[in-house]
Order: sequence, then structure tokens, then C-alpha cells
Amino acid sequence: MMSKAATTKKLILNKSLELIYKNGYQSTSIDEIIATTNVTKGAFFYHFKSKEEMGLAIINEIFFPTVIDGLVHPLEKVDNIIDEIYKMLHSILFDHSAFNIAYGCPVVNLVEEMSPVSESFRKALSRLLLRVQQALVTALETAQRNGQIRKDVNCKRVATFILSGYCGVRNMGKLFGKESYSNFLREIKFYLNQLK
Amino acid sequence: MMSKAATTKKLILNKSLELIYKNGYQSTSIDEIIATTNVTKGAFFYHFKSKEEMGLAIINEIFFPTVIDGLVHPLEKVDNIIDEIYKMLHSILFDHSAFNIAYGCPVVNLVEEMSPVSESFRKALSRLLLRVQQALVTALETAQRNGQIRKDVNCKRVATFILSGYCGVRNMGKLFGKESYSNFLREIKFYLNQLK
DNA sequence: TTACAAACATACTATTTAGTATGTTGGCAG
DNA sequence: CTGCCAACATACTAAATAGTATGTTTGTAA
Repeated sequence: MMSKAATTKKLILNKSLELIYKNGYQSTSIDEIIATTNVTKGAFFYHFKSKEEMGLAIINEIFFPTVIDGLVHPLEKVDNIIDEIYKMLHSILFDHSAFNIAYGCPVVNLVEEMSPVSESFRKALSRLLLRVQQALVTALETAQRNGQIRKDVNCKRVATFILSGYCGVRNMGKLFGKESYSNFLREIKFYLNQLK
Repeated sequence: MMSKAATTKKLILNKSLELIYKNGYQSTSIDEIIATTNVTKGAFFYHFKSKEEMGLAIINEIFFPTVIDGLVHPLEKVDNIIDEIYKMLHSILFDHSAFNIAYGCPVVNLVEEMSPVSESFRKALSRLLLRVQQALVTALETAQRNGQIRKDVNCKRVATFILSGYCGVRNMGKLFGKESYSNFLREIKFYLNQLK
């Protein structure tokens, strides 16, 4: 059972994330957050000493666990990595109901918006993305040792490439919708199969 | 020779773009723009009836010509498309001195930030990106007719994939710097060569 | 030259912003 | 029970914000 205070904090974080997902971090005001949560300003600033602290809490307390559970762990024990990466991309692009194509991916959005203007955000987000990249690299290297991937493949480069594609297609989707996603998926599948 | 008024307008647009590139559109205030340009508020609102109109003018009067001249036209008459696309990506990522890795690409940034929150921006930006995509598709199709690309390649999908990769690596670069760019370039080269 | 509109300048406003100061309440250790 | 502090609530502030109202200047057509 979660304490009342912890519940309030979670409520603030979740609603804030929702608003930030739709409007961006800098355009989401604390007044708007407290209005939609029915939490008072006093409560907000009791839990977070500043807006920035709240933003960083979203990264560390929501993004991190979600990404670790949803991407990093699933990549750890899998026998057919190539197929699994494709499936994961497909599933994250199409199946996740929390996502809205028009709004893209909350993590990617925050990288875009905040990493150039705040070193704290950049560091927190780069830790997160590094974690995902590392998980991909490790998985690919294992597959390489098992002979599922050619020996001359540079796993780190492949990981960067996959991540880039994912970030980018979230952007394209904002303009052109689902079609971007399926086009991307078809080509990444082709690319991934060439690694075998 | 440009009229004085046209010069002022250009000055506003160029400086605004600079500020938006660094801080984002919504976080760039008109007060900041007129401070750094030494243009008065009266002049600003004489040339643009609102901040949004100025933002759209950046897309239509700066992005469009730049992209048409720098990407669309170069793609029109070229004999080795695969190599040319790679060279263009390399050059746009590494050679262009107006770009700063930490800030990404101004067009991509604006897509990320504004297309979810403003239909006018979304439309203007989607026209722009569609133009680039179409140029890629046409070039690829020509190459396909000339036998430089396999017949079973879906040119539109490839174009989407390349664009996605570009958008995405601009994002990755914000976190990890140049290394993302070179990693991306190596893999896209591999991908492109598989189309032959 | 002079009229007059285009091109700018200045001063203002209503709202929104993050953050603060100063309260009040509710639960539970002693 | 009671004192005390975590957990909230309310009222405020100074700065920033997009935009407006009302000017003045400047080029140029007649």
C-alpha cells in the first residue's frame, strides 16, 4: 500500500507527463498541472523544489523503470535477437495504447526539447538512452557469438542505427501518421536480416 | 538591391531562427527577438501580425528555399544516386557550419515541437518534408529504371527510411555527439549498398 | 514641395509564469 | 490526550509574455 504522500507525488508525475507529452515540457505550466490534478501549489512545491526537479523525476522515476522493464530486461534473454528487435520495434510503435502517433514518443520528445537547453536533462536522458543502447549492443554481441549475426558487424554501430531510426520515425509519424511507421518497419526488417 | 523594409524583415527572420534553433520556438520570446535584433516591437508587428505568422514565415521563406536549393535540386540530375544520397547525408551532417550538433537540425526540431500543437505548423512542415521525400523517391525510381537499384525495392519506403534515420540521428547527436553521426553514416551506407 | 502611406518607435496592458510566504490540517509517537 | 511535523492549502509577488494603441519618421508619387 502506498502512503498518501507517495500517491500525491505519483499523481503529479503522471499528470505532468501526460501534459508534457502533449505540449512539451517548457510549455507545460505548473499552474496547468495543479489545475488538472486538483493538487495545490503548496503540495506541488512540497514534493518538488522546482519545475526542473519534477522534470528530472519523470525521467528517473517513470521513464527509467518503464524502459528497463519494457526494453532492457526483454532483451536480456532471447534466442533470436534479430527477430526480437523487429518485434519490439513493431510492438512499441503499434501496440502501446499510451502512445499517440501525433505526439510521438515522450522520451524522444524530451531529448529533442531539453537536452540542448539543460545540462541536467541532457545527462539524465543520455544515461537512459545509453542504457537502451548498451542493452542492444550486449544482445547483438551475444547473437554474434552464437553465429546468428555476421562477424564483421559492428554491434555498437548497429545499435545506434536502430535507435536513430526509432527516434526519427517517431518524428515522421507526427507529420505523416501510421504509414511512416509501417514503411520504417519494413525497411528496418530488411536491414536487420542483412546482418545475418 | 533589397528594400530597407525587406532587409528588416529578413533580419528578424534570421535572428529569430537563430534563437529558435537554440531554445525552441515556444521558448523564444518576441521580446528576446527584438532585443537581439535591435528592432522595435512596432517594426516586428508591422512585418508579422503574430508570432505564429513569423514562425510560418521561417518555414516558407527560409526553410523552403534552403531545402529546395540544397537537397531537392541536387537530387534531380545525378547519375549515381546511392553514392549521392550518402554524400549528401555526410555533408549535411558534418560540413554545414550553420549546424551545431548539440542543437540538432532546425527543421527536425520544429517538426518535433510544433507539429503536435499547431495544425498550421504541421501543414507547412509536412509540405516541406513531403517535398524532400518526393525528391528522394523520384531519384530512386530513376536509378531503378537505370538498373542501379534492384527492381523489388520500394522507393517510397526507402525514402521514408532514410529520412527517419536522418531525423533520428539528429536527436542522438544531441546526446552523444559526433560519434552518433559517424555510426549512422556507416550503417546507412551499408543499407544503401544493399539496394543495388 | 507636399501629401500620404509605408515603415518604424514607444508606452502601455492583461495574462501567465515560476516560485514564495505564511498559513492550516491530519496522523501518530510519546 | 497532546504536541509536533509531514503534508498540504491560500494568497501573494516579480518577472516575462504576446499583443495593442498611438504615436513619429521616411521615402516617394504627383
